[in-house]
Amino acid sequence: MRKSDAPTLVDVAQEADVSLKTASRVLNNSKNVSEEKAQRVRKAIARLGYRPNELARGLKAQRSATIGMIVPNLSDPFTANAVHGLQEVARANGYMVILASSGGDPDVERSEIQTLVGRQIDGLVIAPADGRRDTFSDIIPEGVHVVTFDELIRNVKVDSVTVTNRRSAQEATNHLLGHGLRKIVAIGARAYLYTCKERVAGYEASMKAASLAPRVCLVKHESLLTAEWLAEEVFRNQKPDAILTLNWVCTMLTLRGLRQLKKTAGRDIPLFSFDDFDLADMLTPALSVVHQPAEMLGREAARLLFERLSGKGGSCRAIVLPTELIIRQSCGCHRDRTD
Amino acid sequence: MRKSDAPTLVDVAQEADVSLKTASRVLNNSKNVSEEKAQRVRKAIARLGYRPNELARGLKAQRSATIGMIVPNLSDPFTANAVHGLQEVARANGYMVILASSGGDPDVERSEIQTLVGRQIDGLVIAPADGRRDTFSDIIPEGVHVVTFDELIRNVKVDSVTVTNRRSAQEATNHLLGHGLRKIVAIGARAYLYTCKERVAGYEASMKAASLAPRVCLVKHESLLTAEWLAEEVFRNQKPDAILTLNWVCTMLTLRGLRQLKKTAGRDIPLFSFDDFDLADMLTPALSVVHQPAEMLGREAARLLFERLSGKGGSCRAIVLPTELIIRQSCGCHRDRTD
DNA sequence: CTGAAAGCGCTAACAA
DNA sequence: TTGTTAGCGCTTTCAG
Repeated sequence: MRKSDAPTLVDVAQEADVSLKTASRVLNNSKNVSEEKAQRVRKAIARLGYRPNELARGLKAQRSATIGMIVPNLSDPFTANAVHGLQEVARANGYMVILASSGGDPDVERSEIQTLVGRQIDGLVIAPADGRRDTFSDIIPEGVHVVTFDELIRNVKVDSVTVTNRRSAQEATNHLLGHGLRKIVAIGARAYLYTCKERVAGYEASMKAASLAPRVCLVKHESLLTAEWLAEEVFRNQKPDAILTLNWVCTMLTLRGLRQLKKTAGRDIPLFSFDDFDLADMLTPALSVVHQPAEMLGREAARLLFERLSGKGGSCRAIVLPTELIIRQSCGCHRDRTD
Repeated sequence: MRKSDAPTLVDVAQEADVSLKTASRVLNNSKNVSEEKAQRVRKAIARLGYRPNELARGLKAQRSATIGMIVPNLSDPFTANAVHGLQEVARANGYMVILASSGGDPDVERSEIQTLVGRQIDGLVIAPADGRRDTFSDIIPEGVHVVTFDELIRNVKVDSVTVTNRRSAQEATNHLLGHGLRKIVAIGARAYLYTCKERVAGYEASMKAASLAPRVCLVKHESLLTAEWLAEEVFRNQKPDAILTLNWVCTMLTLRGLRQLKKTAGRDIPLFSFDDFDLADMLTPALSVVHQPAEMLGREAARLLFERLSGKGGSCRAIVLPTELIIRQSCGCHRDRTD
């Protein structure tokens, strides 16, 4: 079928009346080919509409010119943008990217990695589903470089790209504190995630520095973050002065939940949120957020990977990108300004 | 490097003390292998941590168990969700998906397709950058099945998955008309896109049915949709009563532009928008939108593709999925309800 | 039931 | 500068 119509390099060589190797040389623009034969080959290639079979090439060269990326959830705009950035750089380097989602499940993640490895990917960018321990290094062959993305894995030495989670959380909390807010509650999910832990740590540091008792309300899984949960866990006993949400999904759900409770985020209770998103500035009041450079994160991850792929050695590198506090109104400020 | 540590099927066969072919048989659970040898092979596989090389397998079998997807812009939530849906189905079928973005540029699109084809993809799902004419069939080998996604291509017979663009636009317009709004203007971009044309057609049909003059304001490219453009093109001469935005990006930009002009969408001027997105319901007033089943679109595209891949013939099919009018407040309604 | 041998399309030693 | 000859890791006739 495909076979029938796809010319191979042998066909090209025949058509150009040269040897297979000469054709191959032209294809890879190696030196040592007379211009005349090169011409003939190029013409033959054009005439036949020949396209090299990358599978065959990869089989021989032990590489696929493909990298894998595993993310927990592609629907999260943060992730989508990061993928976009990664892909751009990959394309510029002549690589393609195979995308896989783990849904935040380490088992799925593991199985996806195995599939990817079977596809002979040359590198892997992964946002680990669980950073508490190494759940996959054992199935990654030597020679396949790994970059972790957005998360770190305990006790594992691989290149990584993250943001200043702790400091951002601290700054956001400080900002809230600066408004005279005292009973600030942090809302997040999946306590075991690196990002969650770091952000909680930053929040707690800030609270403690102000001699205040931190209050951290975490759900095991995002699906548990409902209006009922908010009413029960956050509002029941001690009414908070302000809320800090620790990631995009939690922000969404908190916003929705609050509305069900007839409260408006930012008006009835000040709110600062992790992760910026389109139209966060169009809400009323406009949401104050920690903006993460998602696309840049993706690009940096790719950059690290391609440096390794091009043979660069050295100890592993941890890139930490700065976030940006975008102060709008939901924190209690009344004019737009950017810190 | 990788080579050194990766056991091959030959190693497995040796370890199990059977022939290569027997090992291969076990790997593909073919019949005709004595249970005893099968056991030996399976043990050897486990012991060695053997993983089949899909590249080699694909080379032989003329397939890669990989499909390609080309989208204009991954950052669009509609697209991200569709990719997610596609990927899920692909995974369930043992396929992986290579993602590429065209940025809406047919040349980039073409070059990405060529790369994908070189990678021996078994199928391609594509949201064409330009549906006015066929810009790529010539480079797709027979045997690689194509499904177009969100768009149709003039005069090309391939499977497709789209939504009821025309009818949705018509219904949205009718709804606005039902509020007594008369001077409704449609705002969109890239007149040549199938989705744009269809939506415009639906809008116009609705206006004409009401004996009203349609007014369509289109920008060549989204980047041109600024507050200045709105002031000049939409508001200068004839003040519209209401706005219908024709896709997600245009909705974003119109919302922002309006604010710059000190107008609030839905309050100062009723607005109905194409494409739902997270928090559209949290805006004030909440946005009335045409909701597209993005993830389902992705899933259906995958389904069509896999039907073809599993040998199903027949003439090409055009799946058209219904959208849902989600009536919130920006259209002029004052209570949430869903049509 | 099993195995030897011939490739899939390409690249790379090694000669000529 | 060229071409011949082996494979990469796997599947698959086709004999045993």
